[in-house]
Amino acid sequence: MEQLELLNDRQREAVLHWDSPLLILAGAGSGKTRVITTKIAYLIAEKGMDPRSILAVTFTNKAANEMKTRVLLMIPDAVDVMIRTFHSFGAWLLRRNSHLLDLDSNFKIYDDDDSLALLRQVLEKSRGEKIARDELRRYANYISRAKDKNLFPQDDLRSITTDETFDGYYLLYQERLQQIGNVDFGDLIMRSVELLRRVPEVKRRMQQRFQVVLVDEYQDANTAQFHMLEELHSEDNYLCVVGDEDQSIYGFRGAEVRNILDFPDVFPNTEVIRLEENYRSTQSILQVAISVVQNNRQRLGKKLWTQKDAGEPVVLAILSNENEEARFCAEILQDGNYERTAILYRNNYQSRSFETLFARLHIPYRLVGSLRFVDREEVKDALAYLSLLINPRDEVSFLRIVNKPARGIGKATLSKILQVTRGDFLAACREAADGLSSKAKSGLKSLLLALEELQQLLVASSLDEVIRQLIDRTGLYDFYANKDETEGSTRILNLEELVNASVEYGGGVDALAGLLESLALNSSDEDPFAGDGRVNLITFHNTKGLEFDRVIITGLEDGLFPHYRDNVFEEDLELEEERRLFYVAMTRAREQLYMTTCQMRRVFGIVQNRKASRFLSEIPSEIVKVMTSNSSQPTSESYPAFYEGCGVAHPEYGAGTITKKWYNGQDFMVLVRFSEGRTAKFILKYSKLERVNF
DNA sequence: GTTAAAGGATTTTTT
DNA sequence: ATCCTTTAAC
Repeated sequence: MEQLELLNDRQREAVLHWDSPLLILAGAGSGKTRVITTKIAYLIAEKGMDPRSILAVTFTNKAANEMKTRVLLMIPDAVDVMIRTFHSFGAWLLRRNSHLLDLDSNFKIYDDDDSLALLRQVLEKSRGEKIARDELRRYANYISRAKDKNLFPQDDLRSITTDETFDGYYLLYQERLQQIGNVDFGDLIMRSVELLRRVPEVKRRMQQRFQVVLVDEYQDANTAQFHMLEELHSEDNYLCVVGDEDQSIYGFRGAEVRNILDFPDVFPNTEVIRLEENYRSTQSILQVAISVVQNNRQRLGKKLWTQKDAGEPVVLAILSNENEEARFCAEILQDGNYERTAILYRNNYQSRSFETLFARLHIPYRLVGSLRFVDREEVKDALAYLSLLINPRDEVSFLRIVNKPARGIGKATLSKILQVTRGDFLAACREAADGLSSKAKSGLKSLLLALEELQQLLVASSLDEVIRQLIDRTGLYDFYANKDETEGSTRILNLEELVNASVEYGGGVDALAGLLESLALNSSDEDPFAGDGRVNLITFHNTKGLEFDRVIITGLEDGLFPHYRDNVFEEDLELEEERRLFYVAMTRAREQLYMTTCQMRRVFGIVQNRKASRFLSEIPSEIVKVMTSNSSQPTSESYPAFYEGCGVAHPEYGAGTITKKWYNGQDFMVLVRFSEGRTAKFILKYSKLERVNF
């Protein structure tokens, strides 16, 4: 197979390895995806394996899709290889065995919002009082962590929390979920493990079908996922995991670095192969990245190296505030190489200063994975109606839409309905309708009528037609169309987008279940691989598995990154995870790496003094080029550009002229007379003034 | 039961 | 600074 020729010795060894379990420790940029895809191709082409007998598991849909594409390029036959995320594999397994766990085969996957809503219902009913959101979120988080650890309500939950009321709440939640017949994210893994353990026949079938199990990004596997692999593995099949302990960044959601560290102990006769040659980054970038990550203690240790040249030096820019940070990025982007560049930040909200400036300067940008399509209010509304068509017991969906748009069904009416319900909420509505006020009654009737019509349409027509009718018949269209103009029209557009997305699914209940699953599991809709001329704005976490020619890591300030609350790390482990996150961010860069830190930043609307990130002190000063506001080329021009008599514009006050400029010993000040007549004084550095020519 | 005003909380990171 | 929830008024 000619692809083998393209590999280095280590990589080829990993591809050819067979018989015992294999752990590939693959450093950043060491060609890990190439190794996995080539291995799959090799197994099919050279070893004559049936594509159906190969299972490859990843963590993100992005990774799964890329893997699939690359395998297909090598081997067209590979369409039958099962390449999925852990969660999507779990959904597949549970759906075809749903009867064994008393689930509806068209179960809906509750996202975090839905779970929270259900938990609220359950807890408020149990305690008979309103529950504060904080408390609710804490319990929801406990439930997620318990499921990450494969712990059921009956298990010993002391490793999750010492709060003894939690056990009961978890049990109530889980029972309610079971009654409804739906699952949440955690269940996709935990209940799959349950299925494999409880029904030996299913386990045997899976072990026989999947002769090869490959796992990517194994450092991010949680305990439940580990158990899932354990159940899928047998003496007769082949298990191979790939990962990098230095890139484990999902501890907060249950990832266990120990999984990868302990792999050789858990699976006897494991062979370990290290991939240490980096093909992505320049010498300079790699050097900086290594200088930081080597301060971690939780490592197996690798010696990453590259044949590449030193390349451009890594740049650290010390800037005054977040607006200047955005300007610094804009300067770099002046060469127009937008799509080759990524701007990285720790927290989603940090994207705002970039968005504001880029919109003004007409720099096209792509915001990766922030406001997700399925999280939009109007989309969730439509999906709730759809979910109810499949499952009238879906409490969360029912409560969401019963009075949205408003139909005169308020608290009083709702409690009457809830009193007579025995699970099926639509039946309960019919039952309760007679004893209601005429307003509530007619509102309820119109809702039921619309749902009945849609149910008939669902079996008779294509999905896009159902959704089109749904938006109209339920009143969602009018509801959003009557909102203020710009907001209403984007919401309508999103609803239309949902119609478009459904076209390829055909019709019927199964198709609908398929659409809902795909929307639940493929939540990030932006494709970062699409080279469409936009600069990428993206969180550190979201860059996993991606690479860019040019990377700007922003907000390198203590508290922001490493991120912490109350100025303290509870454990060193958290700090180490942050450090790994830095390492991941840096190793995304192929040719040029910039880092920025601000001396001041607006947080909660208040300007704060900031300290540089402690990680920066781990980098030897001779391997970075430091720029400051005053000496750096990109920003030095900003101030001379503002002189007495020149025209300026302010986002709130409009156009004006500088009437006076002076230096107060610390900052440049300007006095501006606006065309509206008012006069205002600004500290130039912090003002939102822009130069304009009249 | 709906809408408007005021007050309070918010900022990790995601399948 | 902005978003969300609670409260007050229609």
